[in-house]
Amino acid sequence: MPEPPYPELKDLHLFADIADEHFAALMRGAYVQNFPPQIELISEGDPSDFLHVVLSGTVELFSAWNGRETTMATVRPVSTFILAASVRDAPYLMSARTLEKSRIVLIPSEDMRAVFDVDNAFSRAIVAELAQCYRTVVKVQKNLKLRTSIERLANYLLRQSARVGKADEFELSYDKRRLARFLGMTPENLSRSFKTLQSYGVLVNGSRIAITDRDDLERLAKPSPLIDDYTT
Amino acid sequence: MPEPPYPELKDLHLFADIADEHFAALMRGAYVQNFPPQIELISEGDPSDFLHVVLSGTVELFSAWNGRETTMATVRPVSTFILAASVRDAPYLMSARTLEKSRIVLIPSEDMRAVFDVDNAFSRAIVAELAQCYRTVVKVQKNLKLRTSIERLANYLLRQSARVGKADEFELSYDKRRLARFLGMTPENLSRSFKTLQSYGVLVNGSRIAITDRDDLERLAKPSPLIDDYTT
DNA sequence: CGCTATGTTGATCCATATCAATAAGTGTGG
DNA sequence: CCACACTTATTGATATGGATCAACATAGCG
Repeated sequence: MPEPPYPELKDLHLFADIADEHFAALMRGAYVQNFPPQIELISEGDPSDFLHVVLSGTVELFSAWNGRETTMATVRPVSTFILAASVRDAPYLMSARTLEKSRIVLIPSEDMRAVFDVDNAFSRAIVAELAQCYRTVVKVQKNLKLRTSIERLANYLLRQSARVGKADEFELSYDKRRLARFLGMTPENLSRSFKTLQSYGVLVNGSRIAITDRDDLERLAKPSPLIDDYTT
Repeated sequence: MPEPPYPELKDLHLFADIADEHFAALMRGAYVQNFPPQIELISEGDPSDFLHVVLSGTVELFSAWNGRETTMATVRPVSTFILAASVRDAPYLMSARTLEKSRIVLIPSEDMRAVFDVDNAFSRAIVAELAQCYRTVVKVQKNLKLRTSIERLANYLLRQSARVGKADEFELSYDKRRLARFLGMTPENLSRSFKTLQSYGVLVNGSRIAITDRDDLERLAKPSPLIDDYTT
């Protein structure tokens, strides 16, 4: 296990200002692993032994209860997940599975907490990251409680469009089945919602989306920075 | 404005280990205020000028969009709210109003961030607090996406019972109208849900709840520590 | 005491889930 | 390269959870 320092990790603001020696200490216990698609990396309820960082690929965070399952979030490179469980040394609240072939760094939570105790730049970075995560979940919750499924879909499309530079045409970044669960609806309903949106300036062709009348779509979606802007 | 150090604040783990001088610095700019019920303390979208701490009373966090409104959380003494917005210097995502006569400490966010930069015990405490908040919202989201409204109510009753020492009889801690919105349903529906729960060992008399058959209620509610335990 | 809030109940409507059938890909092995 | 299985997407029919609307009851409260 000869471990290079994974230069990608330094791209994360989480590790940007950490002291070199502390970063090295973290890397000593860390290892990288390649996973095929559809591998369950962690299960909710398990002890949080590792902080995970996605270097490439996609990871889905999901939860189940009483036979039902729902998608909570999707993690794309380069970002961490289950940071909160790691810092609190508490069980994972969500399960994680790879959606595609993925490269994941595993950093022992214990090491992370040790460095967090001595490196103040690191602990401040964790604060920033956690505050960001928190605000994102709050936005997701507002989205769920205040909007109908069609409104959620309309806003999702506008957000995706914004992610690719306000382009009017783009590909859905994952399959409709998962998109449906993420938006809190069934796949069947997502299909129908797409149809409904045709009258509001949205063209769908497989996973290719074209926004033909942005004003119309926005009139329906009524996007709000306090719900749809995941950057602040 | 002669400011005593509000000894209650030291009860908060957030301020437990902070250096005395830094705590004093925070208190210099802070002030306490008494509010009558139904006062809107902050509005979503406003800049986060103050970190708020509830000393007594109750505060409701709520959000609105497109004419709809929903309760996001209820804050009881002694706890902070809108910490995430304060540390990120970002707009509030939720509005807050007093539900009863309340005593609130207001700490300038700027001061808070300044102390947070120099006091590592404080920044670590913020990490713990934010991680806790994050995990709570995730649980709320799982509750919303994975359960029907009756299941949410059943679990809410079990949680309330647990809060008062597993007692089989207790008072609802706020009015049914708000409880309904908090659980993501309408007041009318809450009424009917209570009726449904009568067949599962729940007696309702005004705001007084009696659990007459806990096993039966738990069979319906299927409580899970990964959703219903707000302490971990 | 009325007045106004809040809570309950009933009737109806609507959004969304479920069930079922079909279609369209997608990948595998012969 | 095609046949086959298998998954994913769509469409229709129906069921149901929950919302809405309306009427009424009840309870605080000045």
